[in-house]
Amino acid sequence: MESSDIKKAGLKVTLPRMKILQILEASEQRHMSAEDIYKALIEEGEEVGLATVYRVLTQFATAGLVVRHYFDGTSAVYELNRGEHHDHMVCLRTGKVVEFYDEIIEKRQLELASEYGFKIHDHSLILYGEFDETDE
Amino acid sequence: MESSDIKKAGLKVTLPRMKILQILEASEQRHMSAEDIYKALIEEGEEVGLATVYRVLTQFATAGLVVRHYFDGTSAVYELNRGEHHDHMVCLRTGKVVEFYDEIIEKRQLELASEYGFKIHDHSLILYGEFDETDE
DNA sequence: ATGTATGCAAAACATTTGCACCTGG
DNA sequence: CCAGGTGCAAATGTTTTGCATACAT
Repeated sequence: MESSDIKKAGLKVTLPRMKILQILEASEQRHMSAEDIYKALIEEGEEVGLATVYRVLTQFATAGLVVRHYFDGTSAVYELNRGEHHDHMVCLRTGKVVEFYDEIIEKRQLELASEYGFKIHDHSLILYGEFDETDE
Repeated sequence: MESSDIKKAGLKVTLPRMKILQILEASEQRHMSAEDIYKALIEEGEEVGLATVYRVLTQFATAGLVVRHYFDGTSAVYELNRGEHHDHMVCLRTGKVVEFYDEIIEKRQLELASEYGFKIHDHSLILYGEFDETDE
């Protein structure tokens, strides 16, 4: 359990916060919107406000417990920060998201930043397209 | 003049559309939000509705005349499609945006997609950070 | 003429905030 | 006990839409 993580972030270990972490851990879709998480909470019979979900996710993101992504312009999605950075392929047909990591791209980004006199805090690489229709 | 481009996109050549293209050409900040463009139009004394700006930008994006980016979660920005694809470095301090292109990264993306059985339609690479404070 | 475009106001979303009440340490 | 957290409703900011009017071809 990582109520310890919540504490480490300087936040009180409350029910909504623990539940939200649990949902992010348990969900097979690793990338969820605030609304997705809210619905999951409601389905579990939890009495949490949507505003709380947003507040908690923002706090978690600031604390580094979760990572926020903007795959499309309409809403943010959140995933648990499992420590290993990665980028994403997003299927425009099914919405499926696959994570990948590439050393060459990572290194090249640093080289480019250095060339431009730029210090990278963070980056976002998203490939939009579609997976072979061998499955769904 | 590229009223021809508007026509090629199957759109009527109207004043708002031409004005919006002009602004995107003329502006020294190559990346503008719908609101930015709307304000620029008003300053020029044009009578254009904000809704029209949104509609036209969406049509232009669909037609490939402009490219839409989501640098932050709060609003989309648009830039003229000048034909050469590039990615972006965004300064978190000043908002400055610098474009770059790297053959190695581009190629590597294709290789990775191929490995994953993924066909790339489009991609977005954004580096967030800050430029050296030698200037502003 | 006539199908498209436009402007305006209203609607639709995603997200944030104010405030009175609740709760964890 | 009491600072911090929560729920609710209202506010905010961005983008979309319905509709009556205006315009390009």
